[in-house]
Amino acid sequence: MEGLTADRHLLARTSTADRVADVLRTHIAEGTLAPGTRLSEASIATILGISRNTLREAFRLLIQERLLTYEMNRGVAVRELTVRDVTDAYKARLALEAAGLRNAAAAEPRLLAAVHEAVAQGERAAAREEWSAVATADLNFHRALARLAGSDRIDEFMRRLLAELRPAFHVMPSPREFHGPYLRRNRVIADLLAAGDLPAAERELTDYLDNAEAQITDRMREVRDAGGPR
Amino acid sequence: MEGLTADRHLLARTSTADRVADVLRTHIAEGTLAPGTRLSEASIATILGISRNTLREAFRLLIQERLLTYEMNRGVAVRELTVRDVTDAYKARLALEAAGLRNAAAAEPRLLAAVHEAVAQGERAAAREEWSAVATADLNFHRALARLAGSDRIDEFMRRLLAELRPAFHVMPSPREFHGPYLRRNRVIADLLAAGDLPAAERELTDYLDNAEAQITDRMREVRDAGGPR
DNA sequence: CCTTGTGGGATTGTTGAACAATACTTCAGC
DNA sequence: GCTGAAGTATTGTTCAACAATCCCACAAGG
Repeated sequence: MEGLTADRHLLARTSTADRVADVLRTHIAEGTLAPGTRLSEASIATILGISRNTLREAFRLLIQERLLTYEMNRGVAVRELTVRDVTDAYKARLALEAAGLRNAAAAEPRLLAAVHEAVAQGERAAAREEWSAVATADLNFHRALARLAGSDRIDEFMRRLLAELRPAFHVMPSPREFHGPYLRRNRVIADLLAAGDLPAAERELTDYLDNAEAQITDRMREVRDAGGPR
Repeated sequence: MEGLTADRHLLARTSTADRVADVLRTHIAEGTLAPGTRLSEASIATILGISRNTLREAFRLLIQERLLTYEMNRGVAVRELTVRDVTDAYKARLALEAAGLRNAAAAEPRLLAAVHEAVAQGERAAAREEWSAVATADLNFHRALARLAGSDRIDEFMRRLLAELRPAFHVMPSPREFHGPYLRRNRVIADLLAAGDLPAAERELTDYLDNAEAQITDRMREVRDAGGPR
């Protein structure tokens, strides 16, 4: 009887606003809604067949997730990530993932298993040359790292960071070349973790994140400088 | 001309929903709205002289800040912190504040100065025996620590954590006895930071947070076990 | 040519009322 | 004491309206 408490959240039905937010979130993540696009309340409400008020509730959710920007009396727009945003978010990622590593000794075995499973998942996907699955596994790995910290709040924050960064990954031309090399580095970190050499794992992670950030921000500057003054 | 960019946020007028959220946030922080209180849309909207729709927008904000809980078709209520919540939030605090310390060498002087200023502020308030100001300075100190990480996202997360924990501080009987001893420990951490001994500062911080968390959760269990089965 | 008003049209901010869907309460019947 | 059914209160969502604000184009003036 007691075990049912944990399943309570499965019952929670969703409101229309939540589902609308889901729809918009998906479109933003997939790039269907390009960064910078302004979202008119009236037209979107009509298209989705909901009222303006409900749509505004959905907007509030996405604004707080930093997926949309909002200016008073000017409505919302799909967020455009700046180089500064990416740098900022990567600092936060390092804080959370390092916290996970540092708590690894005290972490539940279930959480440690998830870390190694994510690495294996990525390697299997790479073997099948499914690069989109490799990318997913990569994110799963890092989220699993943060989850080692054993804090729902950290996990939730990490989820938001990765969702926010998703458009940044999108600017990288080929997921194969971007995620491929990091697969091996994930393996290295996971092995150091298994061996109990946490300081080395943290150094490796720090270097990993620095490199990934540099690669993304370099690419963003390229795109900006090429596409900007046209 | 360029310097004006930074002042842009000062122009941002606030919507009614934002102001309503502020009002509710203040009442929750001060304990005027006790944890567990259910907030009826109709009555509160009438009292505040706003429409239900606007109030619902304000609710959404506070729900995402974890100050209110929400259940479909049952409305919102002031969040009741559990022991588990406090433990979880303190793990997150450690992650953020430790990240700040570890970035201290690279932090802007302005941010380092803010850390030391917060300690001094607390000591001055203690000398005047203004214990509520001591408590504020204590929170400022820890927020300043997290800010050393140099990430707006970390700062924002820290702000939310402290706002969420505020009712927990409230269960401590006297702010003098609770915050007083921590004042000295803040000084120790700040001195270690100034001396450049970051590992020692981090150890001291970890111990600090562990103790504070234990003190609060013990007190919460006391209150619960005394007031629960009555 | 550039800047500065000045309109009108479009969009957002907020309200009030309405109705459907869901939860809570009460009470009868066993 | 429990079960079920009816009624009531509350929330979920929509709609239409109006005020406030922004955006754009265009005229007036230097």
